[in-house]
Amino acid sequence: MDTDNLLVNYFSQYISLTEAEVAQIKNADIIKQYDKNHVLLEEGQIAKVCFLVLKGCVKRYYLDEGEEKIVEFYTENDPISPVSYINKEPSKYYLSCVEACLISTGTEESTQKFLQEFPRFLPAFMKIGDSLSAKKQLFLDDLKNLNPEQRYQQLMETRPDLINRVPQYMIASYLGIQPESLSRIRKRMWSDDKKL
Amino acid sequence: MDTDNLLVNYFSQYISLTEAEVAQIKNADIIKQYDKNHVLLEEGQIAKVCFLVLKGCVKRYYLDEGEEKIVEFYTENDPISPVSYINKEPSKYYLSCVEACLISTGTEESTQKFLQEFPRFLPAFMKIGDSLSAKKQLFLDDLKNLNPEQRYQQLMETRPDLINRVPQYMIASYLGIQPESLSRIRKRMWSDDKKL
DNA sequence: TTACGTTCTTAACCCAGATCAATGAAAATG
DNA sequence: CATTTTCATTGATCTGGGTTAAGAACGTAA
Repeated sequence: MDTDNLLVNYFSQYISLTEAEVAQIKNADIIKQYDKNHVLLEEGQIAKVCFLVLKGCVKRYYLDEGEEKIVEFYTENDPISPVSYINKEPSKYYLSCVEACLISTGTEESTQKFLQEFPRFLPAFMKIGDSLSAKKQLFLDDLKNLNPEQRYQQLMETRPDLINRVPQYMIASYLGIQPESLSRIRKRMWSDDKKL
Repeated sequence: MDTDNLLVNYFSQYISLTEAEVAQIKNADIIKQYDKNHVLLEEGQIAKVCFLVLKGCVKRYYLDEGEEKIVEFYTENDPISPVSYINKEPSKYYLSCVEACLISTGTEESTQKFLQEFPRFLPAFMKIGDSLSAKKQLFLDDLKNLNPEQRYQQLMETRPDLINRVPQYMIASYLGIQPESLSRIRKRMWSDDKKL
């Protein structure tokens, strides 16, 4: 498969590139394409780079007796700055692609260099985790007071996109419940809607 | 009671102090005493100071339909840096004393002034917040996968002190369950222990 | 001592979610 | 296109926690 062309095609959606720029992107080695199910980071590894999801969806999870417990989803323009990368310590989590992804990998220096060459991508890079993490904190703080149905409702309100692009059993894992339960919750909510 | 030594003890955990520094800290007069149930910060208020618990126990909570939902407990040598204080925005939480407390309060100016006088304390200040939030993150990440009994067991392992100094119904609130349920859980665990 | 407030326990009932098993539907694969 | 794998649904059964209500244990003040 010609990944170079995919990359160029991706950029062409947003920006018209000169021949020189195309060559530059091909050489930059900052944006990479990964297949579905590609593992970006394994438990125990020390992350050597941080990530920015340009297209696709990445899940963060850990294994509990062989079972995958999903902790977070990252989609378009979400930065991923693993604790392992920040602290240079073995990761407690896996990172893997839920879909085929275009991901910018880098260190602080390489990212800065890239933005100097392509300032048009600055807005995407600017979306830093600040406001995001504050919101997430509140979500986590009262997560323990919500039952599974309420958690699902909250997810539908805050990230409706996820429900249509991620397999249901992964949503269930993210909510901390069994797939069968989520199926029943959806059925219940659907029939409750009809009554009103 | 010699309250001055408490603050000196706190710093001694992270850094060794000279005689001059000890004297200066004792003169600073930034330790206050609060009665049990004293409210340090109310929902809607903008926190004007941050706190350091030298002695006693403080709870952070919010009200959900009049019900107190405890989010965190702070005890000896725990720093409290409210989001409200950092962002200068109305607080989403209350802070109040579970016991009579000795608390050191600080502002940006006083902290900055302190750090100007003792620049070598800066690394210690930064380290404190870091390690704390990293540990809490892991706890929150898989909270949703633990049932109430497992949460209580985890609390007994990680903060056994809390169980002996905080009323049980507050522990229940912190775990996100009803007091009656916690009572049953304890009974169940006790009789399970006996069987072994 | 009694009376009172607070905290903890116990009982009875109900229901949402877990678990196990079977089936259906959809998607990947050759 | 057919076959295999993956994913979603449904049913039956069981259990732990919610809810309501009542009482017990404890400390404290009058």
